[in-house]
This record gives sequence, C-alpha cells and structure tokens, in this order.
Amino acid sequence: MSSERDFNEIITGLAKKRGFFWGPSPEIYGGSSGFFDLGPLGKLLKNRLENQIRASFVRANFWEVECPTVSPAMVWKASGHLDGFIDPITQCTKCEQIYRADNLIEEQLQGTKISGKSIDELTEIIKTHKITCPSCKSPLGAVESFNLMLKTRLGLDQEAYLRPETATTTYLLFRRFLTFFRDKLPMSVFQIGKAYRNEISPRQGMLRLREFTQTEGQIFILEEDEKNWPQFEDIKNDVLPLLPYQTQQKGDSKPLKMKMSEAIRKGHFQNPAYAWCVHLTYSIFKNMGFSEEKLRLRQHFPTERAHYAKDAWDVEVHTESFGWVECCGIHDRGNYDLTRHQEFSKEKLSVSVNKQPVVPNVLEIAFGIERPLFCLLDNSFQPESEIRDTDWLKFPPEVAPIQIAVFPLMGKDELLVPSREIFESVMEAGFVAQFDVGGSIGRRYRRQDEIGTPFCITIDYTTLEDGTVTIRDRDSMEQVRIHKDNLIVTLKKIIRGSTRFESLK
RNA sequence: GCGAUCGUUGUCUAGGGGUUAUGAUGCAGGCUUCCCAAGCCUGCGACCCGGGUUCGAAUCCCGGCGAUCGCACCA
Repeated sequence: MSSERDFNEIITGLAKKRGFFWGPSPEIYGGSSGFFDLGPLGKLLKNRLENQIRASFVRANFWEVECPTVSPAMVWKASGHLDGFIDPITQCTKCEQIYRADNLIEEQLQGTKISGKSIDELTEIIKTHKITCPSCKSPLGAVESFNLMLKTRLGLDQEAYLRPETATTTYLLFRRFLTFFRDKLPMSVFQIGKAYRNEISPRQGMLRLREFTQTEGQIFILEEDEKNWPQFEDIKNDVLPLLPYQTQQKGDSKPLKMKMSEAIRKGHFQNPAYAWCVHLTYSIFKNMGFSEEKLRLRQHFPTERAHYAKDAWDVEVHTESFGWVECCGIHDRGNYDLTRHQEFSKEKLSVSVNKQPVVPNVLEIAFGIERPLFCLLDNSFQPESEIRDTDWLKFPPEVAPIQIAVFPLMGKDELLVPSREIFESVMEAGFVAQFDVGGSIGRRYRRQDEIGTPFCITIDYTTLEDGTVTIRDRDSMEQVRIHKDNLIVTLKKIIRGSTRFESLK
C-alpha cells in the first residue's frame, strides 16, 4: 500500500495537518528533538486511550495514584538509576568521536568483566591495555558518565532528577499502601504520568521521546501468591500470540498461538501471577483498539533485561512505518526495588510472614502512551482508493477522537435549526461531536473520514416531514434512516460496539 | 555525537544571485446544490534561524536548530 510514499511521513503529515501532533516542540524556535505537542485531536485520542487503560486496570482491581515527577538524588541512588541508568562514554582526543567505553572494552578485550567497574577503573583499563579510537587509532580521553536522567535542583543546592520512570515513585509509597490495603497482599496500584529520559539522539518521532506519558501497573505480591493466583483460572484457556526467547533463538519471529495454561506448563512463564499480568497487558492493548494480528508478546533474552528484572516480556505492535514496535514491558522485578529502598531509607519495607520479615516482590506493567498512540494512527490509516479519493482513518469507534458529526444536508435555515437541536442533544448525551455546514455534503463526509469519525448524522428534508435522520457509517459509507427519538440510544450502542451498524439496516 | 542528504504557505511541492516566488490541495466568505472532495466569485497564506560574500542572497559560504538515512545509542 502506498509503496511509493514513505509511510511514516504520510502519518506524520496527516497528524500535522489534522492536529494530532506537531513538532518537534517548540516549533517556532526550531524545536528540540524528542519533544512533541499534541493537538486537539491527538489529545482527545490520548484521553481515550488513557480512559481505556484506566478502565482496564480498575476492572482488574488496581487503584490509581499520582506522584511527583521530581525526586531528590537519593531516590535514584537507591533505585539504581543514578549508577545503572548511565552510559560510560569516552571521546577520542583527536577526531572527537564518542564511544561507549564499556562496549569498546568488551569488543577489544574479549572476556574482560566490566560490569560493576567504576568510571576510574574503566579509564584505567583503557590506559593499561592501550585501547585506541577504532576509527583514527588516536588515544582516548578519560571515561565520563552520561546519565540518561534529566537533572534539576531543589531549593538552592539539593540535587534532584526528573523521574525516568513512574514505577520508582510508586514504590516509595509502599508503607502507605499497606495501611490503605489493611495489610493485605497482594496490593495492585497503577499510575499514569509523565516521565523523562535524556536520550542522546532521539529518532523516529513519537516513538522515542525525551518526555512521555508513562502508564505503570504494579502488584506487590508474596512469592506463594505468585504461584497461587486464583484469577489465572479465568484466563487459562485464552490463546495469546507468544514469542518465547527460545523460539527467537531458533531465528523464528512468528509467534506461537498458545493457551496460557500450556505456556505455564512449558515453563515460558515462571508463575501464574506473572502470566496473568502478561494477559492483562494484552487485553489492555486490545481495549485500546489494536487487532490481534497486529499484536505479539515477545520475551526478552536473559542478557537483554534491565538491571532490576527477573523476567521480561514486551508487547509489540506491528506498524507499516517501522515494523514491529516495542510498546510495553512486563517485568518481574522481584524484590529488588523495595529491598534497595529499605536499605537506603532505613524504613521498614517488609511484611510479616510466619513472624519473619519478608520483602514482597513486584510485578510491573509499564508503557508509554505515545507509542500506542502513534501505532494506532499507523494501524488505522487507510489509503485513498477508487471509492474514496482521500486517505482516511479507521479508528475503532470507542477510541475515535470525534465520535459523531452532525450536518444539515444544506446550509438553509429550515435545515440548520433542527440540525443544531440534534447536535445539542448529541453533545448533551456526552459524545464528542462536531457540527459542520461548510462545503458540499460529500466534502464534509471526507473531512470526517480523514480524522476517523465513525458516524455522521445528516438532517435532510425528509427529517422535516417524518422526524428521521440518517446515520452514515464511515467504513461502508452506507446510510440508515432512524427516528431522531431513537438516535442517542442507537449511537451509544454502535459506538460501544454492542450493536453493529449493519444490523440497523 | 559523527558522516551523507535535506529544510519554500496549514499540507504536499516547482524553482534556484535581480521573479508580482510555481502548482496542487486546504482554509474563510458568498452564490449554487435534495447525500459522498461538482462548479463559479472573492479572499488568506511560505523561502528554518544567525552571520558572511555581493551593488543585490530564498538561491553561494560558515555556524546553529531540525528532519531523513547510515554508524553509535535506546537502562
């Protein structure tokens, strides 16, 4: 489809033209890469995605919280981000090329253990082994650390950082959660909020941002509950597209359609609670409007995991622009975080099990919303065709930014007045709707197609005679006539998806 | 951050030392119109930023910012 045009550029062009997103921001000053503004439609779409996410978590018995985006350095020291979230870099003294010091050493001195080595030790290794610039063979400068966190200051001189993930800020509330949940584990909470990463060179537009909105669900859980997780019963027969690392090792990238129970039996998941989290995440992505054939779940290789993770699976979405895109991580973080914060804060972050203090484990679902937002635009894009000479967006009705458009067939007063009445009633019913009189009726349908509005209501001369209006379906471009008294209830059904448009005919 | 290519109305683009800066589409107002971008009229709108060369720069040169691709990076 549209092979002669670069797909990403089409999506970005459409996004700019129609007010989904603009950037890089701030545009009038030339922009900084990694930052985007959401336009009115982009914000509406994002709100819809957030609401789907929120509803999914709440249904799964998670409680929402919100924490500050700035925390003092100590927090990030404890979380491991201050030391672990860095790239040790070295610069060639002559050609000024910058390299990852650790990669360079591993590459040139095979078998050297560098994990846990300090900056000074790395400099020493480079010096004693005479490692030089790979491109010009000149000596390399001292190793410095490049931290991916954005630094700021509290008051006059307290060192602080913008959070690179929301999760850590959630963990800090552990003792408060114990009180709130009346000391009963497991406890499930989630947070939707901004996080910041100072990427060296962000690319791929909305997919790698320096500021993004992260959604994270956390379950604080004891080991025996991970093994004995009753909710797993509800989903054990569901089939998910799984890509375990062993499959990838064989060079296979086609997911296995596997029952959850079978995946547990074969050891792809370590326990039912973690498996249930993977399933929940998959269902969140389905609720955001992604179709099954565009989704897969990929397990990380043991060497690929973050510093805190015991096991990790990703949700990936297939896009026309970039192929498979990593959209969500599901991590078994063990009790790494709580143990570290207990150690650094000197606060007790354990519960009592058989009179012994036990630090619970954490299962985490984490994703940025901007990625699925872009992927949904990508997946929804339909190129122009013979029957419709414009590109259009096939958003699922429940997440479309504008749900309803209302038109008088023509801009005459006798049609305008009842049209406005209908429009008011649609707005009053809680829909996000648009009223449009400009241009021919066909042009107005196209405009709505282009922003993915699923249904258009048209008021014509028959309306004046018998009180019926037409509902026009975006996907089929077909219309049904319906009495205006039944309009709202019908719209609710077809937007929720409980009734199909075809059945109205 | 390095290298290559590039930056022209809201969007897509032509051009390339002296131009009223091209075209399409869009948008706004009007006329017309009984359902899928019809037509007509009127109007709106651009050379990324800074410096240099030059009588004159959107055009050439340098720098910045941004974009695409490759390298590196993406805990």
